[in-house]
Amino acid sequence: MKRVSIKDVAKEAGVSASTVSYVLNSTPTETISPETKKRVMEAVSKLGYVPNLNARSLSSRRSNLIGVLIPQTEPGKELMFSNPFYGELLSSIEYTARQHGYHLLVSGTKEDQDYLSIAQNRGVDGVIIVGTYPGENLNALKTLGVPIVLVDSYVKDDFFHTIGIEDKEGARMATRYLIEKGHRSIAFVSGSIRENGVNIKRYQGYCDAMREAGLAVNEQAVYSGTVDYEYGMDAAREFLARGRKQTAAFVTADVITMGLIKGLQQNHIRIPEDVSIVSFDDVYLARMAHPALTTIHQDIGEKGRQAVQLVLDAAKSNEHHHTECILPLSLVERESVCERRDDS
Amino acid sequence: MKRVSIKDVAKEAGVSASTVSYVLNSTPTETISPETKKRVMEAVSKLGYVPNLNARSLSSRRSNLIGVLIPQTEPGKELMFSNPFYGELLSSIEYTARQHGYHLLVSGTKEDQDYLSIAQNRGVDGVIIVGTYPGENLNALKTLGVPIVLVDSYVKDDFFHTIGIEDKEGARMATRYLIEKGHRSIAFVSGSIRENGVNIKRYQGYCDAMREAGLAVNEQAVYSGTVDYEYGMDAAREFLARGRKQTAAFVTADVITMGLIKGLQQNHIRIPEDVSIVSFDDVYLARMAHPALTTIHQDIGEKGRQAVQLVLDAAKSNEHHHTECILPLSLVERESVCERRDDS
DNA sequence: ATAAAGCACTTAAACGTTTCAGTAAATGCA
DNA sequence: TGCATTTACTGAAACGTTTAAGTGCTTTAT
Repeated sequence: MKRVSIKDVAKEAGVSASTVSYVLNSTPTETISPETKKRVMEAVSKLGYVPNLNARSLSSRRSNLIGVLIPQTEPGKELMFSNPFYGELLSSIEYTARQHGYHLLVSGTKEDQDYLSIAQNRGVDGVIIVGTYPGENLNALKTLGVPIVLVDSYVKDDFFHTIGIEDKEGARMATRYLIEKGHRSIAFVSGSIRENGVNIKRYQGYCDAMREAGLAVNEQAVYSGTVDYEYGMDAAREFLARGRKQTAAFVTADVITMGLIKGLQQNHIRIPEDVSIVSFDDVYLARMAHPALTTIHQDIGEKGRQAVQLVLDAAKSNEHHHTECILPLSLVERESVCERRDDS
Repeated sequence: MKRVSIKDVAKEAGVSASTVSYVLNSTPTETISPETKKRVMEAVSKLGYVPNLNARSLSSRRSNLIGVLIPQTEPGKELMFSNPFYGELLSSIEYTARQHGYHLLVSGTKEDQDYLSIAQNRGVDGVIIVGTYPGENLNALKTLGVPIVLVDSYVKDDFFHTIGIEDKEGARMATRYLIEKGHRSIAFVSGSIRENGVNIKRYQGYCDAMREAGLAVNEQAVYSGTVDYEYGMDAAREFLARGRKQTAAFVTADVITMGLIKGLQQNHIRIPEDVSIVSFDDVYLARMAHPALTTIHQDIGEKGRQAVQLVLDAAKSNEHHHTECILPLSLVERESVCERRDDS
């Protein structure tokens, strides 16, 4: 049951442990003869040797590990996989990392301990932080000495690399689309509008589009809560309570939209005939909705790929040049929007 | 930028490194005076010391790391987060592991390399494997010397711990419910029926219920494909192609059901009036569907919690007693089933 | 009074790698 | 031919911990 170590391989191949190491890592500065290389490789496969990555990390101070911090529903609670967006993103991150020979350490964002224990302790080579992150902790992260990529965050700090989308423009696009369909009174429904978060930008885009069309932004048309199905239901109730004033809504997340639609339908409000909706994200859910969601499409897979790429590039080149990556958006038309009818 | 190590703490507190280690790990066999303990703790917080977990793992041969293997859509492809079930399960596993001070190493199931690189290399303390796993590789896993928990797998091997649900009984319950509602011709729609997988059991449960009611199991009523939305749509097409023979269906996964419903509705088949459906899993999606799904509810959170508990318990006690945990199911009635009408 | 036991530590080896510095032999160049 | 360089390795320190085995000192038991 004893683990086979590099020394066992060395003995088997009749060379020193360092030679084995050089062969396995194909260190460019070191020259090894083809025959030795072959003997070592044979010994490796004969003994079924697999290097101990902990020892490697300890010695070489790189771990081939990327820390991924995912938002939680609440501090100390579960990860936010109730929003499929995060699952899809993680899937892409994992896939890309795996292709580069990296493993993923996954944890929640919202705990003081976590960034500490995950990044500092394990010696990750880089960190990908999804969504907003408590401000004070961000500064602590700087001392880690590893590259950090912020996904969907508007923190202005050249220390971090960022990857995001054109949130403001996307929201503007969505709202303008509704306006073009003849809607004049348009609700804005979003998750919590927090500092450096995407929803501020999306709200700005919404306001811009309204203003450009000469329409007033009514405070009563703005709904904000948590990013989940339940809040969508709540928003529907609130919509009723506030007197059902709008004929359309721009919602900043597909999950919320799902709840909103359900809540409205339960009250015999038809989508899109009575209320048209443009959503945001285009998670795979969007297609399943009834009606299927007209929504701002973002390439979640690409986001994950770029995030990994950014973190790995930064880990390689040790000079610190801040990079910023913004992915484009598009509107996909499905079934949740129709022309405003004159009698509404 | 130099990392502060245990030696720095030792120097600061005026003790040896081992004393610091004993204090930090509060090793039960070792006695440390309260004053020393205090001095050490002060030095730790003064210097901001955080132990290097790689070094710890190397020395103590435990890593506080759990490997989690999630199915992929295809070998070499992304993780199966298109089925929200896995996201919800991972969320629960991560949360529980975190509470126990463990981190998660997440990777895909379907690659030869992966179990190797993830488990063997990093020295994880245990592995949680979700879903079925290629048989040959399972045997390789045994040599790792760490506990392995199989989630939702019917591999008969006392080496592994298992956690699952009453798949057969759940399927029987679902089918019987449809029979009680007056349906005589009931389709069975599932993901791929593979060896040791859950779908075999669910198929058996379906057959049992039919037989008990004196109904024949018609081969033409059985649909099997992949576990995703797209297959649901395909199944709807196939249902039409086969002549629309059944008035009800038992579907073994909510995601498939979502696609099936969509596909049927596109062909103006009403749910539940024309076709009643009982689904399986009760992911949060189920509530969002239109109509909301009547489905076999399983406690995904509990499944994750138990999986972690099992793996940690096994890691602690080194005697190897195989444990098996089966969680109960229940049927939750929502909107996708109605009494069979006489004219159908 | 003396051996045994307990207390509060310290020493040093070990975990499995990487990598710098070194070495002996082979080759290149004048 | 002689010296410098290259080639192909090896030795040993280092990475930061844990932990078995020891070391004095103090207390308890006989």
